[in-house]
Amino acid sequence: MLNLKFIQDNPELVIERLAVKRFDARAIVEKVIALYQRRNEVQIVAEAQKAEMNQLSKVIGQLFKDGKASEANSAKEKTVEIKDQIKNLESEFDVIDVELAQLQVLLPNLPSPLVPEGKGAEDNLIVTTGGEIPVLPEGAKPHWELATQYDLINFELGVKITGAGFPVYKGYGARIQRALINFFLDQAREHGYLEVQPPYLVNEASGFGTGQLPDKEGQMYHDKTDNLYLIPTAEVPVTNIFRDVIVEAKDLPIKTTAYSACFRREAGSYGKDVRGLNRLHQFDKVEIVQIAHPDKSYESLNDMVLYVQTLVEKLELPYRILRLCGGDMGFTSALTYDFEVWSAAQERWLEVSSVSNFESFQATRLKLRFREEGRAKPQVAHTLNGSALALPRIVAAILENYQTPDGIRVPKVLVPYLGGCEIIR
RNA sequence: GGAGAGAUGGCAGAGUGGUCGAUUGCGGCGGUCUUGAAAACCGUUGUACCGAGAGGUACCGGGGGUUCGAAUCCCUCUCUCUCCGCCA
Repeated sequence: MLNLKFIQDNPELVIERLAVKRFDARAIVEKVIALYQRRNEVQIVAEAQKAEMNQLSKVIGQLFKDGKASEANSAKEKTVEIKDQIKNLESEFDVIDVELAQLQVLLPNLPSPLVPEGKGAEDNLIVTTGGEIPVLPEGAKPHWELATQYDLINFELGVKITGAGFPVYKGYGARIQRALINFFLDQAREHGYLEVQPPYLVNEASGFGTGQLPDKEGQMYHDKTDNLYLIPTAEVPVTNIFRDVIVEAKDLPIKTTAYSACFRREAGSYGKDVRGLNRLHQFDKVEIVQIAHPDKSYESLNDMVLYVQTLVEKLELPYRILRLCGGDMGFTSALTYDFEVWSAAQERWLEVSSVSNFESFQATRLKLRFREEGRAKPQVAHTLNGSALALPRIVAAILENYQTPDGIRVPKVLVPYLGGCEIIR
């Protein structure tokens, strides 16, 4: 979330930048400034009253000690009025404070100056393309048909056990999941990321910290009995490792990776986009997270994009990297690069990774700070994360792009992870 | 699920109504000593907000109450730990 003081000091900048995200912030910003000012006035008066009250209490205490009970009692009478005033001021302060907090979470993060103008996906900027689009054999099939033909994934079984969007992977279908997870984790570790295994359910504070709550409430599965949320991405538990933490500047950037299953309700998305592996309620993903110094966070972003690029290249999948336009960006992001791979039989691009710099937006919510050498005051850090990578669409692209009349070829880098298997028949 | 204990500064752990933002130890930082290090000794060491500054305010798990005054007393919620039961 945006810092209140920052909003107060830069109202026009906030409004102007959020317009790029197609968000009209004027009304909220004006309200925030008015409330913030009023809260400040109330605070000044209330604290002066409290100071007087504290002073009086000390005097009364001393009078009692000195045995001057009657003087003490008359002094007590004076406190009644002050107490009453403090109470009123405090309740006004609290009301304003709650209102401010509610308004504050309505404002999305400011997009970086690099973000292109635009309404939706069609306005995203293609910054890189790579790999070669394969020429498929006669009668090439989409991945959901291949998955059935080779008995790799059973969608109907998932429907029976749970519901749509919960596929059952079988045989090499299951093994390729495990192979990809291990491959991605090994790669991340080699690139300096510390591997962690986080919980898959998180509490409310964690959901708030990374920005899922309160706004994206309906996108997460919620266990009401214990008030826990199934994670939509490992970003949530991993980033929340650093909630309420002050780190040393010399330790930055902190690089963490985790594999997790991800759970998304995907309320309201239906149609051809959800076919097969294209959109699931449960899927696997390896996530990378960085905590960075504000001066270096765009270096980190660059580093992460280059890293993810090596993954799709090693898998030899045709890909492109998009810089998302204002209208297509997420609520919490300042700059986002999406990775898409070409799904040759569907003849469409599939998003397999989203790499973002959140700058101080999450860190402000998380109270994640760092301290420079010496006695410097703690400053808010920057957070970044990215998929590296999400599995289902990678699997879809592999099945489709690597299909041959004799079976599905296995990408070279995965062969050792599949016990030497080079082709799935 | 049953019973009990507890939640205090980076950590450990005192404090049971007043000068307590909080004793002390460890750790961290700075210094003395040393060729260097260790040891010893000395000093220092929470966060946020308000204020031009002096300084002020708040925070001892969260919320509420009693009181002139609460880390300390009362109520309530949450969480953690231990034992028993069940179970992977």
